Amino acid sequence: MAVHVSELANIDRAAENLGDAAYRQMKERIIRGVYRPGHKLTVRAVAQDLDVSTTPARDAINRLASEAALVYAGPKTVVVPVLDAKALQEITLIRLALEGLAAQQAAEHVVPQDVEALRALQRQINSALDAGQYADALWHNKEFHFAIFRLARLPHLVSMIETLWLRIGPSLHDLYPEFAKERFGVHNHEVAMEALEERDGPGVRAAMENDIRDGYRRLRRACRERATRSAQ
Amino acid sequence: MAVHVSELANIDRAAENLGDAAYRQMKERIIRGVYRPGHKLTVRAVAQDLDVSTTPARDAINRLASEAALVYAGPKTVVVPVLDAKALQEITLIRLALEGLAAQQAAEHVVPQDVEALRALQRQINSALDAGQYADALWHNKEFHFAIFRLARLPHLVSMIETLWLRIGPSLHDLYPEFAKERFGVHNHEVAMEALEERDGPGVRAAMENDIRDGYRRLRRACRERATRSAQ
DNA sequence: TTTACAGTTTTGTTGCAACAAAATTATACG
DNA sequence: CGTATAATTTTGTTGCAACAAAACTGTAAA
Repeated sequence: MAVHVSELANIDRAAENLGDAAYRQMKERIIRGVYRPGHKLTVRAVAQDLDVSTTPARDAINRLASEAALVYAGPKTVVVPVLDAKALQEITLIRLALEGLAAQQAAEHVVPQDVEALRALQRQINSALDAGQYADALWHNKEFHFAIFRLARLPHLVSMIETLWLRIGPSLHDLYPEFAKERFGVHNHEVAMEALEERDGPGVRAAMENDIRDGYRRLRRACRERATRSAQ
Repeated sequence: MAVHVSELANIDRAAENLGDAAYRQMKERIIRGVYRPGHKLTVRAVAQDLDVSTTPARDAINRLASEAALVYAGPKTVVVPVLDAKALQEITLIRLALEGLAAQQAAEHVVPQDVEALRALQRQINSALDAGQYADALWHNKEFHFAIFRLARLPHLVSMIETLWLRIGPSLHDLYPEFAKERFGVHNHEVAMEALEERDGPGVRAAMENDIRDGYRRLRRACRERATRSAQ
């Protein structure tokens, strides 16, 4: 078994076992929006999908469930979570606290070439948006945010933030047409990069908090529209 | 399998399986300081301790490791973590962000009888300190803090804070003689309760942040003394 | 059409054995 | 005595079968 808290270096990482591999693959699928909210996951189905036996599949599902990346809809049914307004609000509050902290700390360690790497990521986001490839845009957006978080050099913090993204990931993808239409985040990202260049911690924090709040407002609106539509 | 994110209500919680029971027992043992930092945990030993087969024992260990309540010292060796100065500092930063948020939000929902319950917990802490029962004092101290956190009505947040306490728990107990000598936290707790009575969110946050910082300074000092002692 | 119920299928859990790899101990050598 | 090496034990992993419980499906009654 390898390192369980991702981003946590310094421990001698051994060869990954099947359970870890299954976990990693499932995590990527969830964050990429392969599974829609409400989708039911069974041990045997996952085992077949990933071509492993039930034990590693069960390991992966259990681990994702314990991180609330999957939730129990019944005693024997794990599903991809469907975020309601209350959960979305709570996760946003936690994101503001943790990602704000990471953003601010990032300014303590940033060097010019980090900002250059961020600009490259931003170009990838823009290209994807131009091409209408919204799933790619969301992926690059995630990369952009985590590139900043990693600058904070706080591995525990980064892995905790990751679990939060895992919880909203499916809903984000479920709504992404509405989401990407408005060229999300571009301005906030520009501000964040400028603040990083000036090593202005509070400035980076403010930009990233703005980005979270903007995303929250769009997600909440989409949630409500979805709710009223299904209520008809 | 029951609810994995503790404090997360609304899901119909089914009968707990052996893996969950093992996880819960191990968690309590860790937070109560039964296992010292550095203690090695094996699947078969845990299985024997808890009188279950290897499967639930493995489940519990894996889950605790994925929460960083246990860490890998080698590819096949999980141990109770030994906090170094850097990890202690990072966890303290995260605690300030999350527990500060929970404390502030607690003021939004508090009612007088909540404060009365807190006063009862504080009396238990004081009694334990008077009697020199430091392990009990630490336990009641934990109850006091989490009684406040739960007032925030943010279950995801509470469970994330719980994982942080799980990470420092063993080191706290390892050092508790030095820790309890100074009647930790009593004043901060009093201030927190007064602020709660006045529904003063920032006041509650400040008191709890103070408590975290005080604890951090003591833990860091004890860590350093321990380090210099072992270096001789 | 909806609801209640019985039968059927699916599903998670649990324990276990075999295996490979790591950790530990014993041994021999410098 | 310390260190490198080999032998031995311990350990995590993996797959699987049996079991109980839940989920599902079809059926019949209101």
